[in-house]
Amino acid sequence: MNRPAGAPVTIGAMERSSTTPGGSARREATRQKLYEAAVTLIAEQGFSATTVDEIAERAGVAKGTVYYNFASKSVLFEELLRHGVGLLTASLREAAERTALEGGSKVDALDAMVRAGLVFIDRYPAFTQLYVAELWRTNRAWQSTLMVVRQQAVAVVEDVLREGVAAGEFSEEIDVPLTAAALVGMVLVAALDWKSFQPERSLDDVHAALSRLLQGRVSGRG
Amino acid sequence: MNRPAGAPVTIGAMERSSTTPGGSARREATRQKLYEAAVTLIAEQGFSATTVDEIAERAGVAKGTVYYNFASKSVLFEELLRHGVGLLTASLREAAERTALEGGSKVDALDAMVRAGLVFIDRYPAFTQLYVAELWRTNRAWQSTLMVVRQQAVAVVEDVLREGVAAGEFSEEIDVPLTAAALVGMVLVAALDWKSFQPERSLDDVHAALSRLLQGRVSGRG
DNA sequence: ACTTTTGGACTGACCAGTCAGTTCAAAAGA
DNA sequence: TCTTTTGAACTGACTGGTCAGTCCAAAAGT
Repeated sequence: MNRPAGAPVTIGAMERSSTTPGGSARREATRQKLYEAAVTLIAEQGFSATTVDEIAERAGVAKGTVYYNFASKSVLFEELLRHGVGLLTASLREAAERTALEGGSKVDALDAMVRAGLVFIDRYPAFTQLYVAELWRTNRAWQSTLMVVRQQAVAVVEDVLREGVAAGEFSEEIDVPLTAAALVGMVLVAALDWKSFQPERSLDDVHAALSRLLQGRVSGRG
Repeated sequence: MNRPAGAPVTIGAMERSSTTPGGSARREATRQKLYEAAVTLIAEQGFSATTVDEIAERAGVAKGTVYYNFASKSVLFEELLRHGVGLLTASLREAAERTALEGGSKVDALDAMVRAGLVFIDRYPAFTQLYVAELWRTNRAWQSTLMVVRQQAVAVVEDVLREGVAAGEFSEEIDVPLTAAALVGMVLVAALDWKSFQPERSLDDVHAALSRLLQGRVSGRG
């Protein structure tokens, strides 16, 4: 059975993955189903504990199809990573640019990126979880893929920080890479906790709390 | 070494680590070796990808010994988690109390806890990595252990925040649980990035950068 | 016509957990 | 003092099961 027309696809929507130049529409749809199945299972159980048979079954596809579309289990996973982080960076960059066009400050840009990050995690919690679980591992096959992909995402934040320093909006003494990592961590962990332990809260609510922290409006009475 | 003659196997559970009521010194040493071997391997490869044979080999012990000391691979892992987080929470609490005794403000207490967190991660990077990788997973055997252990750690931060609000030092509008999670995330991710990508930097250096962020000294020149 | 998917049997490696047997230092006995 | 016994701790070969990856002829889709 095919997916109903127009039904949204999990990590999908990004056309023409760089890894697959000449895929037919049908093939692309199968890949999407496999991504969708794999992302949840791996987020729940981890890569090694997830079997190819499970992925195929959840995707409603034969095992042979998995190997027709991906060279191996690891390759499937790597392409999933690239795909997901591509979406995230695009979204972050877009948020920063939009703020710039509207004449906002760099703090506004950071705030917009915090929100973009929350929106992403809200939409793809399983992907985020899986990404965090793998990011700092060593000795794994997809190590280099992860490094590249991490740098892409963090670089967007670093760029905004550097621009803020250049424009005199941020102190020249801030440590750009480390501050960027800390900001990403702040959003990542707060959002994962939100999704895991207080999923009923609204995005606006969470965003407001993080904004306050970001803008140093923590000290002093209300 | 066998138990000394007549040494009482006290029923009162105040003695020894909670996980090992009546461990001999030899046994305790073996367990320690197994923890050390397991923590690195699992941090590098993940739980499922790490075999019991590997753990035994790295610990310099026969496979049977693993099962003599722990009921299963999962149980070994759970006790490892409890052990590690116990160390962390003790350290965080100690930092907060020390600051309080010295008459520091609540921001000082947070700052001291940030440093304690960094010291911990500096000393046990593998444990931290493994912890982060497992924390938000669902459907796993040690799920409940993780929840308990997470709450212990975050609660220390939450307590300081609440005290700060009560004392009028922090705004009454801050969202305590979420802000605590965000602060933990800030330190966690910054520290893991430090260890993974710039391990040559000093702890003081990293701490200074995070302090600046914590105290909102990011905006403005110099 | 050509591409993609199916289904499911098969292989070979790998691995968690078991268990009969070994080790050895301290306790008991002589 | 010397010998024997005890049993906790440890060993490692073995078992039963699992899983990634292969193969391929037939069917379905475009």
